[in-house]
Amino acid sequence: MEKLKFLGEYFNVKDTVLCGQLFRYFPSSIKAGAYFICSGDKRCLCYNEGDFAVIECETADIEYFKNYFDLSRDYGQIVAAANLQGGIVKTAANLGKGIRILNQNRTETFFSFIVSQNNNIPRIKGIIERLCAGAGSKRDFYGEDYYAFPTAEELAAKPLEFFKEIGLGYRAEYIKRLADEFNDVFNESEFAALLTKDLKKRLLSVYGVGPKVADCVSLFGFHRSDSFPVDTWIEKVYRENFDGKLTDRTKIADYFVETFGENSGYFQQYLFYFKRSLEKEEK
DNA sequence: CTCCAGGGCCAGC
DNA sequence: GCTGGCCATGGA
Repeated sequence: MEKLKFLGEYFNVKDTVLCGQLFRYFPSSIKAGAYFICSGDKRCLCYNEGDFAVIECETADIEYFKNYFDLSRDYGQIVAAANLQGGIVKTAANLGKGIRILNQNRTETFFSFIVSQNNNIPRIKGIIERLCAGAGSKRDFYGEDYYAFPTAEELAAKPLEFFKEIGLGYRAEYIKRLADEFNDVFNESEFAALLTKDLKKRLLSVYGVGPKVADCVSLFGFHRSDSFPVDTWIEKVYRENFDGKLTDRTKIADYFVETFGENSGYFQQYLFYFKRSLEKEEK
């Protein structure tokens, strides 16, 4: 087990885990405030301790998780830019300044955000857990079992019935078809070389992928920070805090990217997390 | 009972 | 190119 320590001012584990960008996280039953995180077939344990954020993982995965947590980026600069914006962007950024936009496994991100459409986070989490347990391979993390996110081949081997049984509903067809056609519609290294605009176009051509899912894959899988996913929460932010008259979500997304540029993805996540935590507190 | 969730597809304009 | 109806599921 390796322990990596980083300054925690711009690395809050809880906020990074709970802000809605990933679905395979598990609170540790032993260490309060600590989370196991799975990404692809890898796993780590992370928590804040004093002024630091700590990541525990296998030696072979150190570089993977350094990149996963986006550790080479200066989030102080991003938060400073958010402060200049003022208003709700400033407020949200100061609440969520410890959020890191993760560099997630791209295959997992692609499948996961198709699952996410017209769905809520607790249920998405459950579906993805059943997807991994039913189709992924069993792994070991320091004596504790977990399941890797299934490969496209493992998913393609499953019948449509399997996807319905784990609760996917009408999204079962989307997942099944993506699994079957995966190598024809998703070329990771080719996609990584595309401009964001062209990347989105390619993602949009996949059955079951619309503008919002394409933006999420582009942001969370390819770290395209000039992406601004617009879901029901962000639409609410736009209506209530930006006095917006647009109704088309694609146009709302374009508006924010024009306004925030390369900071769009970070600001979006601050706003999403802020709006959603507010709503939950009121209940 | 209805409404909602990190929406997208399809038919009909 | 835009709009409305429809799509499973489960929690509030």
